[in-house]
Amino acid sequence: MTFVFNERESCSKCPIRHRAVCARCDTDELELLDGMKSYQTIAAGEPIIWRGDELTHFSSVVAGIASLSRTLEDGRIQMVGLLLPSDFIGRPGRETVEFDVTAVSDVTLCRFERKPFENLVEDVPHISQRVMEMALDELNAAREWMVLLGRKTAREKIATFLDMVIRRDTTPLHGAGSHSLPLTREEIANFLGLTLETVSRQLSAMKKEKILTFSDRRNFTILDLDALQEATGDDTDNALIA
Amino acid sequence: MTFVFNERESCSKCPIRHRAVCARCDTDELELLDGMKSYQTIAAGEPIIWRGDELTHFSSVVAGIASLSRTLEDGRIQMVGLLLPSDFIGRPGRETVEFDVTAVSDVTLCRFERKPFENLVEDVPHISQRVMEMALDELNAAREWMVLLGRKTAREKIATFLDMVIRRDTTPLHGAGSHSLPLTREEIANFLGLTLETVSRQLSAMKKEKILTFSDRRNFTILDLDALQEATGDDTDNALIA
DNA sequence: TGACCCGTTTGACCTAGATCAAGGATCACC
DNA sequence: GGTGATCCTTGATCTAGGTCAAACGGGTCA
Repeated sequence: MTFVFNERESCSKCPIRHRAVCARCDTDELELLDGMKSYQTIAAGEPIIWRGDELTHFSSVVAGIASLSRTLEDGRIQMVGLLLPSDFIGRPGRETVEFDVTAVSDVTLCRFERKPFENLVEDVPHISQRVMEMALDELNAAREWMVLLGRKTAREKIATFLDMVIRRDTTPLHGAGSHSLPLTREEIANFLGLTLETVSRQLSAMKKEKILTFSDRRNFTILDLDALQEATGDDTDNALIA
Repeated sequence: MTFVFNERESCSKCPIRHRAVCARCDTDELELLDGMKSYQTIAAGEPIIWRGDELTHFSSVVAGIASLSRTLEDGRIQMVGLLLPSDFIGRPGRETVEFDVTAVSDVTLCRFERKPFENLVEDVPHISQRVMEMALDELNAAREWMVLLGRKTAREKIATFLDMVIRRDTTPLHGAGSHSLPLTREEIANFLGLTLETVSRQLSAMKKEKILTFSDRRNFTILDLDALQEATGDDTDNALIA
């Protein structure tokens, strides 16, 4: 892929062209977006926006991974979503942000200024239709996660998380069922509503049970996919986060 | 209010006209919906749709309360949302339902057949824009709830729940801070990711602390709103489920 | 009026996962 | 190739909330 994140690059060649907020747009509509966009890069670990900040731009994640999270008054953190390439940041119609957005890895955003983009939402049905679709998908994912947070055991949470990681992992270079965790143990804990110790212990237990192996902290291979899916606690038909 | 739920009644007089999926529609567009709608009533406790069922109709809750929930293989239940008047059921673009929908009280639905309504979503921007808005609002609410489920203590969960109930309770007859719980202890437990015993104990504790009193199982009055909000665990600015 | 049923409360006990604490491993940078 | 810094693992202990069990209204129905 030779796309460079430069305003002169055409949207039509963008890697997320067919999945992002612009997915339904035809050539003319795409040209409008093309003229509005700008790119921004954020280094791993850096904040992108804080809860309560004024939303100056809407953006799509083009590359990298970001997290959405909330911190309670005493410092407890709950992650409420992972933003992968093509995911959208910002709620048309609101001026501030409701959750902290942080770059988990180096992140590249494709940004649009708020007012002009809100005008597009009003004027270009393909945009509002796409935002609608994406919001409804996210809503389903959020509700699946509510079930996990409210009712699953630590082991079920970990199994569900790993199952989600391997379902989403489309990187084809990983041969033969090898995958890479996008998060540290602490981040996984904040995503699953656990402590990092519990995450570590559950992973060790699954290692001992030969459900998976780690080649290093981040990279693992599933040895027994059936056992993993059995351990998720989900009702037979496991239609998980798409 | 003398609106009777009969197909001959005009949408323009509907009690949820300005909040539901039709909120942005102008007179002409409303007429389209008017010709498509039908009403359905479900008795308290009855299922409305099960997870996996084919979605034959989209609907709006016109009166009553319904719940969205999921059951794990061994029977654990997690509620993932409450559907109040004007809330929408169904995901345009999908053929099956992802969660169980159950009538908590007697419920009246305003229904539209799937295909015709999906055509409207394509052709009438005011519809997709409104569904987008509603989905984004729900998404925020779901994420707030994820924080509660993942990180709050039993006491904080109960306080947050009560705070939500009194914020949403617009019934004006309840004079002087008196409110009514829409759910049984068990339903509250399934909503908060707790057991019914813990819900009962926490309510008793707050009663003992003079934060609230119950006139009967369902009806309570908040005596110390500051203490209640203090107990939610939320960061100062508590922008909760709208 | 009494028997029953449902939702609820309260008590006694137990356990999954948190907390506290002490090392290991791996990486980056000099 | 040594020295922090970061991330991770593992052990010992503690506790919030779950589980099990009994009993308490308050409603309904005969």
